[in-house]
Amino acid sequence: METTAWPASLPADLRAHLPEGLADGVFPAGCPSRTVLDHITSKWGVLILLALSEGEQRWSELRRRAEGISEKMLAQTLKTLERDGLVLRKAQAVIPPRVDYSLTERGYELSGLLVPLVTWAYNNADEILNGQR
Amino acid sequence: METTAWPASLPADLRAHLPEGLADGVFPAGCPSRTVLDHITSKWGVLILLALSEGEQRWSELRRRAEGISEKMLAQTLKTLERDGLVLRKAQAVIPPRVDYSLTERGYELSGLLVPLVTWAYNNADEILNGQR
DNA sequence: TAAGGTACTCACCTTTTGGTAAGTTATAGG
DNA sequence: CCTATAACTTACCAAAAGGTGAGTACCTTA
Repeated sequence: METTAWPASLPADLRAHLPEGLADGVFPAGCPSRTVLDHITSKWGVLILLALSEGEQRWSELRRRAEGISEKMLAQTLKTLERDGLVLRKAQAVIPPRVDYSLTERGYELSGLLVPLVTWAYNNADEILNGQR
Repeated sequence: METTAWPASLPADLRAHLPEGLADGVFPAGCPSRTVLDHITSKWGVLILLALSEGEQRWSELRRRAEGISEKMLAQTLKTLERDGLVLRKAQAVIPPRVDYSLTERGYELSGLLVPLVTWAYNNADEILNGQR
């Protein structure tokens, strides 16, 4: 019996490799990385991170870009990402208020990995969804 | 005022780039890529895709690897991924049943993007979660 | 005086997600 | 004949995620 499921046409060394702790493709149930992964792969998390990958933006700008997000969810998502040290919040004490959001260095690092994923989803979405009877 | 939020130390050409349709970092609300993204970034989707990135596996093996998953969720997640053409299901008509799951070529492509993301989450999880007062 | 702009929070309710436990199938082994 | 096995499905319930609409603060402009 085969021990691998890779398409024969793909050389084995094209396989991306998991780190030691995930050697057999498992996250232990209580693993902190599951929490982090949940934050960044949350419904709106990806979208906000992506929007911010284009540069610093204000609250209202983010709202517009993440089309369909509610104010509640925007606030919640930004708070989580800020706590995680991925997003930087700069508030100015002016009236009306002005708050600028941007990616931290860590957030930038992450968005570099998210962009290819999202691009892939964007490019493959139609084929994936149409190929279903 | 600054038009970019990138750390000054990072040259602009290191920025990953979004495709045309996402030029301003937005998914239109009804965009099919949002659906696809929801599937693959679902709580268990990433984990299953990741487990399968190590090769063909049986139902019970997957259950063990995605620690904490319920049978219901495993079935549901696999069904979605199969419908999306990311996972291949090979059932043998024997008793007791034997079913092998593997990644399709498309699924393999995707897992190549997921692995760096998950590796990053794994490596940064402790720092992220500890840096919170 | 009144309305508008910005960045929120809050309370309430609905929808979605996920877990639990039981049932199913057909055969092989004791 | 009873039990175990693998890969499920189903019904029911709890929890979490998410939406809605209102409220708030303070100043500016009409």
